[in-house]
Amino acid sequence: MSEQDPNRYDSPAQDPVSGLRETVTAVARAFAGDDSIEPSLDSSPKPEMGDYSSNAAMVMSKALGRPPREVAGELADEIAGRLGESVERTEIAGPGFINLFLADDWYRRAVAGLADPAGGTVPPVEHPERALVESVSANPTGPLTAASGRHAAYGDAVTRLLRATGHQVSTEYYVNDGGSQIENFAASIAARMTGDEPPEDGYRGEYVTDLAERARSERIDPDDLETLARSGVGWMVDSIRASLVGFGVEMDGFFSERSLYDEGLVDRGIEWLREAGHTFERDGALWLRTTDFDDDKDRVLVRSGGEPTYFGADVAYHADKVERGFTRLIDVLGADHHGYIGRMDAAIRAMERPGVEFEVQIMQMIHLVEGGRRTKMSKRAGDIVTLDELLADIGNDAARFFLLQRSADRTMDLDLDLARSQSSDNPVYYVQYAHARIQSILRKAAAEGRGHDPAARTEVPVDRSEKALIDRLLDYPGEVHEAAARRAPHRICAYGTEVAAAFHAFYRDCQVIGAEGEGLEASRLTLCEVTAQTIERSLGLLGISAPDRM
RNA sequence: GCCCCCGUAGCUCAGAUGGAUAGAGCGCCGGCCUUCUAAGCCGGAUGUCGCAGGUUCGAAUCCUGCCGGGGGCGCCA
Repeated sequence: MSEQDPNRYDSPAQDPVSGLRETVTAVARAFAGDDSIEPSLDSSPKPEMGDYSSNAAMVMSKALGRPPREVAGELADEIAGRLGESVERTEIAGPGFINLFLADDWYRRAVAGLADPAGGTVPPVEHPERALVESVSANPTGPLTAASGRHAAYGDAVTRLLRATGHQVSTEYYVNDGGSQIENFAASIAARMTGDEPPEDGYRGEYVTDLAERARSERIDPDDLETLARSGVGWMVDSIRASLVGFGVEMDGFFSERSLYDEGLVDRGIEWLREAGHTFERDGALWLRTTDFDDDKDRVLVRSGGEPTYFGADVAYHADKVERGFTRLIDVLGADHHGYIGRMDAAIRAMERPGVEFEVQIMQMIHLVEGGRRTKMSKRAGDIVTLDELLADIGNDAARFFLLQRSADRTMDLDLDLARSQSSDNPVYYVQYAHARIQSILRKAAAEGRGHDPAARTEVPVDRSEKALIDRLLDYPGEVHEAAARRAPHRICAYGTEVAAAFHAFYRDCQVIGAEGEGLEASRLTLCEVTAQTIERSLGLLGISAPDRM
């Protein structure tokens, strides 16, 4: 791997796109005499616009008082000079974009770099955080619904993204096993045991009858609501945990609301706030002055009867998260909880623990559509599609992809007919198919004993489709960082689709096995390998498998 | 009334931190399998980016107002 051997590539010290970006930025800053400017460097939208483009001239032309195209010309010369043989030529286009046309050699080297063990990996963020992602946290009074599935898939994918970018992340499910809903839940089970109708606002799903059956077989007294509540919640949590495991979502912990009381954590959490001087008493209740921290009105922590509110307990829970050393608390909540953000944010700030960041990711609603009609989803009425049913219906991979492909902050229609179809209609198979196709090529190559040294050189020009594919692969680290920073796994769905599309086009245009030209077959086999690797990693971030055969 | 999300192709949606001729999938029309997987590829049609102003070299993107859809405003959880 040395420069003495002209038939081999050295592994680049760093990601080649970063190298380009640094050069462009350095040249632009020196030219403008301003270290604060951030010129862009993106792969060009169209081949005739070059391989990479920068707006460097446009962002400084105003300050320089010169026309952008004129500035661009001078910048382009300087950049081309610095990049040497990597750049073939430059062009000034449109309002003043600098378009870089890179040399084939740059592309071949980039592929060799991707094949390097350290190639194509995501560099860690500069300041890693200890984060706790709390998600799902659905009430343990019924099975997880398809909507919970969206939360689960999202929380899990965000966790994977954060870990991929170097953060230290734990995941947790908050179990609301206290409060009036649990009494209601127990009463509903009791009613089914004795053959009565559940209370007016009780739980009526069929699973309640099953729970009653089980309670009966365990000889629980229908009048013993306390035991019924504990047992019922326990069974539900077991079933919820099983559903999540089945979906490939691993929770590091299930945190019981009740345990907060049992271990005196509620008092302790509230004590923090009292000490900080942000509480007051009124009408016999203890309040948190959340209006000091931008909330609409003050909130009750402890009811006049002495019992903490849900909010009070949740404050204690979050105090405990801080206590455990997490510096970034990420709560994934449903849209119906958005009104809750203000007070929780206020509470965190009232704790006065510097360095602790709190954020809420709101998930909008999901509607299941079948035969062009929306299905109803009500947990109390038992008129729901459960996560288990959804998974049995469309499979884990399709469920993950469909639940994640839309931005979290918008309501979503999930077309069951489409998700169910094992055909080209289904976008998840489009991506997986690309991976399977590549594996098939690699299998064939291996069977024919065709070795391929990633460092082998070829002088054959890089095909246009090859170039487009390599461009997409080089985007990977940036895409992952972007998706992680913005808590936007749906971007990875889109990215995976782009890589697959670029591969399919490459497959059409470029013969791999038996490609004519010294070193070309080896080079393309390497490209296939790194493409498969990128697809597998991308799907992995979403919790989706990358099958070798389809 | 106040707060949050959304309004982009027939449908479902990408395009946040301003950039070149606004994209993808589905659906529709027409092509491509004696070469590595046709779950693929290629071509075609469809848009006042909700409306109206503003900011500027440049706005789907930022600001203001309005219209429309969804959600939320408990000593419930």
